Amino acid sequence: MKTANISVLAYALLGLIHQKPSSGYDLRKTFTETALGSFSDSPGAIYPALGRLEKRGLIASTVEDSAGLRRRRIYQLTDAGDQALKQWLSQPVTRNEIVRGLDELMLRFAFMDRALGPDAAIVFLRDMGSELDGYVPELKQYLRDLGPSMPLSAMLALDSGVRNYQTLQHWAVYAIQAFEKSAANKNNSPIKPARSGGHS
Amino acid sequence: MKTANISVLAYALLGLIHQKPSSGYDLRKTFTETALGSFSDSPGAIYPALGRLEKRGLIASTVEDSAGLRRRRIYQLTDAGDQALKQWLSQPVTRNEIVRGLDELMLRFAFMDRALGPDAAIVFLRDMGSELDGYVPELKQYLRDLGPSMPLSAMLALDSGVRNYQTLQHWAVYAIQAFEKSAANKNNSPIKPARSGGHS
DNA sequence: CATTTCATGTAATCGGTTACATGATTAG
DNA sequence: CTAATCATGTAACCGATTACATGAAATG
Repeated sequence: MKTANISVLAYALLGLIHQKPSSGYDLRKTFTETALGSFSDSPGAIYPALGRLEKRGLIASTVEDSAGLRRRRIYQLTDAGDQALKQWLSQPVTRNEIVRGLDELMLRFAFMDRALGPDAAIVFLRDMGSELDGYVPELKQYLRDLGPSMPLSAMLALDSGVRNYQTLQHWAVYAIQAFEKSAANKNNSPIKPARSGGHS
Repeated sequence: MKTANISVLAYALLGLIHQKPSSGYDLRKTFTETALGSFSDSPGAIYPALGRLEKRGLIASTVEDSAGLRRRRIYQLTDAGDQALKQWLSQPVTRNEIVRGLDELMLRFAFMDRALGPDAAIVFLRDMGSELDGYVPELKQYLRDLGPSMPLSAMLALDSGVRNYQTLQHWAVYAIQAFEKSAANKNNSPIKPARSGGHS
């Protein structure tokens, strides 16, 4: 079972297709129009990536000729694709990922509750939080030690990084609360069914 | 005058070499050891990049055989390289750069005061600040409008982005103050020379 | 004398960028 | 009928990743 090289762009495509089967054009538009992590909206990136994913059996396409428009090739996840996406999302939060590749981390998080459910998202947030609890003090120490010997703008650039991580730390706490509140609201949901008991 | 394609990595190399003539090995170590914007420390990235920069005449190398160690190839900027670096650093702060490529923006800033002086850094910060003053409210509006219709974790991911930009906004203000304070300290420097008058 | 550290390189591969090509459909 | 939008692709180029190769000097 080779869990071979799948690029971040490819995972982003898998995640979006998981949320809703889409054409290449739809996906491009998503990248241009939404604030989604700054991916290239260029056809030269997306269509080949979709082709590769299909060749690997992670997505499957059907040509839609129903509407009057030009034929659209709609992709959806295969079982293997769903599995690959979930495996990617299930990876633990590592220090290394926090240091480089925060973007990828947030991308994973953005897809998380839909694909794995809110519990997984909370685990992710807790892991990230405790990783940050270790990392932020180290960064601050580093800044205190080496800052004075650096050019002022270099020191400030580093300071900006530290502030970002601190912000992220606070955000993680907030996000956990948001998930807990959302879970609480679901229990006595005012709109949903009168269908007697859920479970337990 | 072709201002051709120079990669971010290549600019990082130019910036570091500007601060201090260095060997490929030195530069690698800088990337691994410092918190510098998460560049690859792999020889397969750096040595070819240095080779290309030399071929383009932006850096020049001399082999140092003085010490007992293996020969080290030390690079330093040429006039053209210095010019290219300064041109890169002088680019105005655009909205587009803020949306994608914040890393590159901070990298530029980190090299700025050494290469262009504190005044340029302050201009940069002011530009970035006013760009953010326009962007952050837009992002907040976007979040308010579309947030409720998104999956919770997607909304939170977006919220994290907004918080980062806000943090950056505050940082820019702080950084300007830091530069002003530094300039003030230079006037009546308490440690520096007793060598009668500096200038003026 | 073996291992680690210093130090520079090369080759295969692969994905992203840029730019171009094409063609159908809808709106003015 | 022309322009804009929808929609999918291809080809050239280039740089980054990974892994391998080499070799000298310091360290134990």
